[in-house]
Amino acid sequence: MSADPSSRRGIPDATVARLPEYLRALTGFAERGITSVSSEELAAAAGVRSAKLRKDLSHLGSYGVRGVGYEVDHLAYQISRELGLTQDWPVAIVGMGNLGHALAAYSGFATRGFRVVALLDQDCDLIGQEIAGLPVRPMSALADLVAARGLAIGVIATPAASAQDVCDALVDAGVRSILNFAPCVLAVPDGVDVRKVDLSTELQILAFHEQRKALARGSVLVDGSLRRVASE
Amino acid sequence: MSADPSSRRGIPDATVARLPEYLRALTGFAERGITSVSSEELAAAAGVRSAKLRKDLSHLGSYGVRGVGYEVDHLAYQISRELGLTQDWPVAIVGMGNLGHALAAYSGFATRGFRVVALLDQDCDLIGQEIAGLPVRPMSALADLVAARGLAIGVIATPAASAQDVCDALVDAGVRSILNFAPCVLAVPDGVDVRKVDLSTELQILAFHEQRKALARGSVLVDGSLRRVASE
DNA sequence: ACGCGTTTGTGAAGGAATGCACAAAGTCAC
DNA sequence: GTGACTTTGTGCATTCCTTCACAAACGCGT
Ligand SMILES: NC(=O)c1ccc[n+]([C@@H]2O[C@H](COP(=O)([O-])OP(=O)(O)OC[C@H]3O[C@@H](n4cnc5c(N)ncnc54)[C@H](O)[C@@H]3O)[C@@H](O)[C@H]2O)c1
Ligand SMILES: NC(=O)c1ccc[n+]([C@@H]2O[C@H](COP(=O)([O-])OP(=O)(O)OC[C@H]3O[C@@H](n4cnc5c(N)ncnc54)[C@H](O)[C@@H]3O)[C@@H](O)[C@H]2O)c1
Repeated sequence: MSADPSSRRGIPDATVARLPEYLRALTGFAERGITSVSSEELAAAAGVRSAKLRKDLSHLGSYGVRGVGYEVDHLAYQISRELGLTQDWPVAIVGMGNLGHALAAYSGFATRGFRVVALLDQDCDLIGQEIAGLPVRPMSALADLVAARGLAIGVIATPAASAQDVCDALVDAGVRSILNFAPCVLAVPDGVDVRKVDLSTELQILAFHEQRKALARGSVLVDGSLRRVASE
Repeated sequence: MSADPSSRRGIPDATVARLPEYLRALTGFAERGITSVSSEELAAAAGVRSAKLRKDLSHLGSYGVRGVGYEVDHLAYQISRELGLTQDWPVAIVGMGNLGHALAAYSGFATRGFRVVALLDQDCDLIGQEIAGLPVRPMSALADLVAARGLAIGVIATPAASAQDVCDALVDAGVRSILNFAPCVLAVPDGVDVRKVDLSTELQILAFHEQRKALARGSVLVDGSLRRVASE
């Protein structure tokens, strides 16, 4: 009953999260004309250990050749297929402020299986303007986009205060995958996936380790600030 | 010899990654004038289970009161201190293209313990221009920024092709924490932390789950594209 | 045909993170 | 003070992820 590969059900989340990086590394090899790689080489390019890479790939099937390695094109195709990138996914960006502008102008979407089909905003002054070749449309266009264009993924680039409203509108329209740039948690019904990209969180994690390193190096914390301690 | 709290060494990475979210939730409560929260309430606001929250917090010490909960301000302070946010961290942004512009204009830095002290680019046409009140400076300014301004964190917003060069320059200048927006893996010496924010990766993970959901719903994969199967 | 060197795929071990359930510790009303 | 009630902090079981290490599988040279 189940399709092609074997009897693989459920690829671990941790593995799925790394597949895009493997795909990117493979694309890099392909561009340099390399047609075959070992798990060791590919792992190095993707920044992981080879054992981890091999176990990850084993979840999608057995696409390597023992004693030789992996054929670059074939493996790239298999990963693409697993990730659902053999088709284009229609994406809408909501919130055409600073970040929305940058996202709209970003060429990295198209090259990786995504197509921005609409830019949305609430602001009357923005609606109708063209950004990166697309007109800004009102939120009321959402339902139609889902029905007519197969819109599947929504990107939220509005302030945090509006993010939940925008999210609700997307879900109501039938969007089931959301990428959220606003620094807040979104409540969604079952069956809807949300992923968050959060700049401040990343910086704060860096700050934690930076402080750690400074303290290990011998600095001291005075009044909440690091002070370099005289040494050597 | 070790300072205040108890004998806590080594907070789990997974916990550190969630502390910023807890901090944000606490800030939200504080803004609404709420002075005390239970682990249940705080967990809901942060999007986790209360047991996980309590275990996370237990790693920083015992700052709750049984039968009552946590004092919002006090807990926020403790988390801030742990993350190293009681001091400001000087940040430089390298690469003043679309994304760099948006980042420079972003107010979310300052409100969370970070201060953008410099904008850098290689492009002669950009150098000298003012963006969001700061002049764009050449890469040669790096060494001085580290020495004179205590620059600790570098943000890379250049194309992937230049990212490793920029990274090397940052490391040479003494920067030990890097946030990378370019879609590539960076090689750094021991003692340097890199975190990556990658839009495409996130979208691809969403695509994976989206495809999964579509297949579960009864669609079929024809030639790499999803086809809705006639039903009810 | 056959053995040698190489590299995959995977069981098994180890470690990290999560979820459960409850004793301990506190508040508050009276 | 005392007892009822609430909520924390944590030991334990479980699940998830990573790492190790090696037998099985393959290509190639002879
Ligand atoms: N700018 C950055 O570099 C950056 C970085 C990280 C995170 N963020 C986050 O991304 C989000 C957007 O940032 P920004 O700097 O572009 O903000 P911005 O204020 O420049 O733009 C927000 C846009 O959203 C629109 N909007 C507001 N409410 C809306 C609604 N209900 N429906 C539709 N559109 C609505 C506004 O009209 C505006 O055009 C914020 O949550 C911010 O915290 C931004
Ligand atoms: N724009 C987006 O929304 C977006 C989203 C996700 C990821 N990214 C990634 O972020 C990066 C920047 O994107 P962008 O759209 O702003 O690109 P961009 O081309 O608009 O800007 C790149 C800037 O980097 C500068 N630069 C190039 N080489 C440099 C060097 N060696 N030293 C210093 N500066 C240098 C260029 O002068 C230019 O100003 C890219 O890697 C892109 O893939 C962008």
